[in-house]
Amino acid sequence: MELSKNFDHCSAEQNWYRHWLEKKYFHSTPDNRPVNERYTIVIPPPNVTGILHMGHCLNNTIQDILIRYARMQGKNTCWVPGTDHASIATEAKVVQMLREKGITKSSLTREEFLKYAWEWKEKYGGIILQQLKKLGCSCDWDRTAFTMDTDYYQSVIAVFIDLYNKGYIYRGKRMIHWDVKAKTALSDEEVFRKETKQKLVYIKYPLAQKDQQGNIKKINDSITIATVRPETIMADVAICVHPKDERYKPLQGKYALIPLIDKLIPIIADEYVSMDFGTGALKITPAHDANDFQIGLKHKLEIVDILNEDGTLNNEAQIFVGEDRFEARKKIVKELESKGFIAKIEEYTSEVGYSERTDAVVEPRLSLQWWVDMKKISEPALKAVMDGEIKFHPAKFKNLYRHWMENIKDWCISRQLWWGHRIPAWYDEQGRFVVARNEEEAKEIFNKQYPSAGRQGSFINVQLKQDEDVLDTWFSSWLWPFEVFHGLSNPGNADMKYYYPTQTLVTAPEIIFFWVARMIMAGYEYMKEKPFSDVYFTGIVRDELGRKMSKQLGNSPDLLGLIDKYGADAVRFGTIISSPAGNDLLFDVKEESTLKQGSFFVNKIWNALKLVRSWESRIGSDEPRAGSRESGNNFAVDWFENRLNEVKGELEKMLGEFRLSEALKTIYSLIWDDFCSWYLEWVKPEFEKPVDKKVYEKTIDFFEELMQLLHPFMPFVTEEIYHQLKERNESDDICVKLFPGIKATDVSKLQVGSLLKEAITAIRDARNKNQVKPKEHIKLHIQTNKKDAYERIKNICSRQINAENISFTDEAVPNSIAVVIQKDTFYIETERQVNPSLQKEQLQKDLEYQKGFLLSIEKKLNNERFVQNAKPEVIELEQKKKKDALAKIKVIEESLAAL
RNA sequence: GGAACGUUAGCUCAGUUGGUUCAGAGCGCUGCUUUGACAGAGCAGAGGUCACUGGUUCGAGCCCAGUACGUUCCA
Repeated sequence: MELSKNFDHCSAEQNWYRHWLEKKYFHSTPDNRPVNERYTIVIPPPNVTGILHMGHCLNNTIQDILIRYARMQGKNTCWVPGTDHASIATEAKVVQMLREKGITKSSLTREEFLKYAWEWKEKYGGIILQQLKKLGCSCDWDRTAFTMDTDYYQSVIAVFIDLYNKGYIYRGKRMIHWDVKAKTALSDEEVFRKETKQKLVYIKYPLAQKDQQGNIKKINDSITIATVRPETIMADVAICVHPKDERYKPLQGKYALIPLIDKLIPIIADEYVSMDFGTGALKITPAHDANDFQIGLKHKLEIVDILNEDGTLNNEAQIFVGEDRFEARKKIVKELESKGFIAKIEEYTSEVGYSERTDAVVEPRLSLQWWVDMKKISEPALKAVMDGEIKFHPAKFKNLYRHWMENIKDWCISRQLWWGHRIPAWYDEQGRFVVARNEEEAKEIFNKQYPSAGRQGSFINVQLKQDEDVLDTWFSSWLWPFEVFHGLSNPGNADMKYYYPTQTLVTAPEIIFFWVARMIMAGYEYMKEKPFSDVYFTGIVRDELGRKMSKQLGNSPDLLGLIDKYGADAVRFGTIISSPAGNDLLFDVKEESTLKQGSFFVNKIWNALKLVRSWESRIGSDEPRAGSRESGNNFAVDWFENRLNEVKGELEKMLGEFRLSEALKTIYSLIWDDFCSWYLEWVKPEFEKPVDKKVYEKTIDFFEELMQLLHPFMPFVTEEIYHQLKERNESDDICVKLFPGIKATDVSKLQVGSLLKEAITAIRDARNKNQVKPKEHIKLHIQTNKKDAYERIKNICSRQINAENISFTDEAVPNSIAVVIQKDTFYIETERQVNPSLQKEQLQKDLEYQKGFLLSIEKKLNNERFVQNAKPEVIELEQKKKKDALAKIKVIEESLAAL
């Protein structure tokens, strides 16, 4: 069949992916292969609302490379795909969808809302999994998991109950980050800080003091504080100064009056206050600032909360009730100003926390939340990473991990949402509660726990209400590595025994705490074993301006569009080639330069295929005629065979160390440079001449092996070419073809190959510099003591440099261009007159370089301390270098003399 | 304010136990080459005081200290 001019990625991608699925190549079942021949990855579950962006592309391409590589090594590979339910994001989507239908969430019951949510999930959720197929990901789709699958759900609840019963989960009023838009608590990690321009308002508080009778008397003086949150002054409970601050010493123990509401508050002293910020006097607002809350606890101050959950002011504020906090801020400044309480207003820039999800300014808020006491479960997880039981790649993330784990804070796990795992806590009217799997059980436990005098026996039907909140999504995804195999819901099942612990986790460093650390904790807590052996951290994908790609900025390219335009292979190439492990990846959206490089590469391979296939119809005799132009081909075949083996060894090492980008670069160069630019040129028959049978067959074999090496990186084009190279039997697909073993390399052949390449390049360069036209024939005379080596490569060389004759000589050839390679001299004889001064200049330059080189070596060797201290090998090497340099200098000088 | 990481060619990055004159790759750039795989190509070339300052060493891009700048994380 005639080959198309170019590789048609659209049809190849569709056909081969369908074929692989039909053959069930990606499906894994437990068998009797030993542990070291199994390779399992669980996907970092993308958000069920997610669509494919650059981060996913990078992350999943890496996983696919690892999985495909392991599969081709004959391992039983299992890549489990799935999604997480993403409470906040999904709920936001559903609320928005309902709003478009004119339905508000508050008009629905929880059950009604969840029905809509599930409908949405079934219809639109998990699009990303379909998109991963376009990328070529070889997941075991039969195992697709979801964090709200029935069993999974129950396991999450079971873990909550278990941790509660162990005393690891508690309920506590704590200062939390509150998202006033989503009306939910956020964890530290869901808050990001941005430099924000603000106004620092200096407010004068009138002073007062108690007289001996305890009556308050106003003093005709004031104390000035600086704040960026003037709307919270009504919640002030004290003013705090530094105990050593001379300015305020007389005021300690006196009182101040909150402007506008005339509330009396004490002036206290605490070292927390910095004297040089603002006025050195700090208003204390425990309900609305985390640090103030701590001071409030220390000084046993009251707590006045003036904000509603939506960020509007409540009755406690007394004034501006019902106004939004930022509206209130403006109005209050105006009023303070009009009443003369403002001393001055300054521009001020500081970091303000914003909600990762809604971008609302985060409000510090006191709230009753559920917490996990992390210190109780973190220890084995820290140890596992520090001891190397679990390896991080790159290892630098160990430091970060340790720092976090050693200073670990409790984890707020409740979220004020409906979509998710509902907290299994049940309350009575008095707010007493128990934790149980369901209402029945809750009642039973409740009756035991609170045997009340008013009731008799345990059958009294108390009215219990379940907690309205759901659990943080991470509280379900930390079970992912074992619960996708039903490790908790069906303990000890065959899959679990076979696949757990998994091998490699591939994820972004930004979720090292959210997810990686917690999975390790859950693994040890519940499976008594690590969840994975290696963690590969990818870089963060940035745009050409260095900004992190994010939905908010909208700076992630349309991946499906790119796959359509360049092909999945090119997208994978472009992504991997520019992403060394753990380093950020700058993806130039405008130029798409690495994608172009990828598609050019595909084109190059396709054209090599076209060349090789064009030889099929003109295969000649088994052996080349002795002395014919083609007889040198045996050397080309020998050389490439060794070169291939050499690179295979390098690749094995790189892939074992997760140096994927480097591995891809190596294959790229092996194919483009060694195979296409050198090997194919060396064995290429002359126009319409036959090709040796042996060379043809070997070439097909080489090509096939190259495609195998490349397949994990670029699965589609390699599968297509594998089938274009020759007829294949049913089920003979590259996707599942085992890598052939690595043979020993013959270094001497590689050395002769290098000599050949070096000679060709040098002579071409000389031709170029002396303006000898490519079509112009030359005669080459070689002065060497390595005739044998040159005999083997003579034929190839003459074709590559367009020489009509190559001969050996013992002396300089007059009127020729002299080129020195290693210790040999080439004399290029052309029909034209050579330019001796140009010649001289070239040789002189070469000579100077060599002399400089020699000098630096001699300097070392004449240095007594060097000779004393350096290792014998190093000295030996230096001596050899000296010998070589001397020989080369001699050769160059002879050539110069002959000019 | 604390911590981690980084700084090598115009751009993006390699440089793995300190030892070739070691300073590399890809892209980009500059010449030359257009009918037999490929101009999405071929051949060749130019480009860098390895952030700065000291130190250790016979020898430093690599090790140590400090400085500057940058990024990220935590307050």
